[in-house]
Amino acid sequence: MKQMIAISEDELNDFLSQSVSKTFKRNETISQPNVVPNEIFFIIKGLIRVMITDNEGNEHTVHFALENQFISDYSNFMQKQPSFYTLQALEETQVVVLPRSAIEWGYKNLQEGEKMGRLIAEYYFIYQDNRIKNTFSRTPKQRYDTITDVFPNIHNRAPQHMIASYLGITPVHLSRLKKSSR
Amino acid sequence: MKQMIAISEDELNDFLSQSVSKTFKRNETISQPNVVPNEIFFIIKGLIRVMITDNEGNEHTVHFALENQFISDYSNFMQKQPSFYTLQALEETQVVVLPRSAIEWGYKNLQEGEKMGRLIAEYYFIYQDNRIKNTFSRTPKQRYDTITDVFPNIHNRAPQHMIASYLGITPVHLSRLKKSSR
DNA sequence: TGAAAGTCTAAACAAATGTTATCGTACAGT
DNA sequence: ACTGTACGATAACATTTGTTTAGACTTTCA
Repeated sequence: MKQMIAISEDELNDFLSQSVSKTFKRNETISQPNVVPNEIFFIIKGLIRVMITDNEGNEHTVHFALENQFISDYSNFMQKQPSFYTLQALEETQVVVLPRSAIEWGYKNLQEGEKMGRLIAEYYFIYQDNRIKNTFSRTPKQRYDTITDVFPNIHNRAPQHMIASYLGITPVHLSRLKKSSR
Repeated sequence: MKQMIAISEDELNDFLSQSVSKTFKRNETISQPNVVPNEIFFIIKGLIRVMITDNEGNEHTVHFALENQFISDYSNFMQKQPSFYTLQALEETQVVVLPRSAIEWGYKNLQEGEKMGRLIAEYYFIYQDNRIKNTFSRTPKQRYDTITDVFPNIHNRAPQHMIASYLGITPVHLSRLKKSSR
């Protein structure tokens, strides 16, 4: 937060006193679909994946979130609509839980609260924009080759079938791509 | 703006006095790649497409923007980086041009300027999030069938090959999909 | 108003990607 | 340490999607 906005120690303490720390076990579900998300998480340590389950029951990995990142179904958090996403810890993961009440308190009461909200939304917009640029102007192979730019060390932390899902291809096909580039 | 934030007539006038109206002809280029975008456009009338040209020279349509919408390479506008995108008017299009100076003036001087910035960023984030949800959990056919939810009447306003490009498929394949659903 | 350019469909073929099944290995939980 | 489960590679085959080309039709604009 100090990197984003000018904030006094008092403000920071008031804000953080409304949050709570929480630890999830490996493979534990953090947030369920069909429920209005009322929290934003900040990852202290660990790895979270965001996925969507389609009508046929297939899981699609939409995002990985690493240390020092905010994560939530931000879209439906803002819209106060039931989530489509599942958030799942891929490792033992420690987070700071920011409830909606704290966020809204921040917008109102922090000197630069609205600015922080704007910067966070802008940050995620840029991420999403890059995602779309990549998806539509590059091949799966090219996307695979640069995934560590966005998620360093992901190959050692997430199973390959989830990476394939993130890239929008099947695990079998990813295995082929890897082979052909050797 | 009045729909987003509380703003007085004086504030609104001060803000809008820093903008200018402009009209582009059909097929005219509005914004070039490799240039830092320093404007946000608000569409009064017309239709704009946003596209990216890849290394092989292929054009990929990433977005259509309709009346009453803001449009720009918002990502690179914020980052003050040279754009990857081309903005092109598909019809004779009238816009309000908001230069960077006006936007930044708004953040600083409008009572709820930062809030407006947050809401705009959030709005686009939600749009992008839906785009990603759609892309990764639905087939091209399913995406085609619902494109008018996002871009009403687009079939009468944009050529089919641009719609195909937006969907991430070739025009030939789109033609096939249409045939098979008859 | 006529030529040129753009647009959509269609067919045949090619390439990319998905599906299913099998196997060996690694790993997690008891 | 044992055992069931998850994981990744691979092969054979199926399906989807892309490529190229051609033709008919429409739109643009000089």
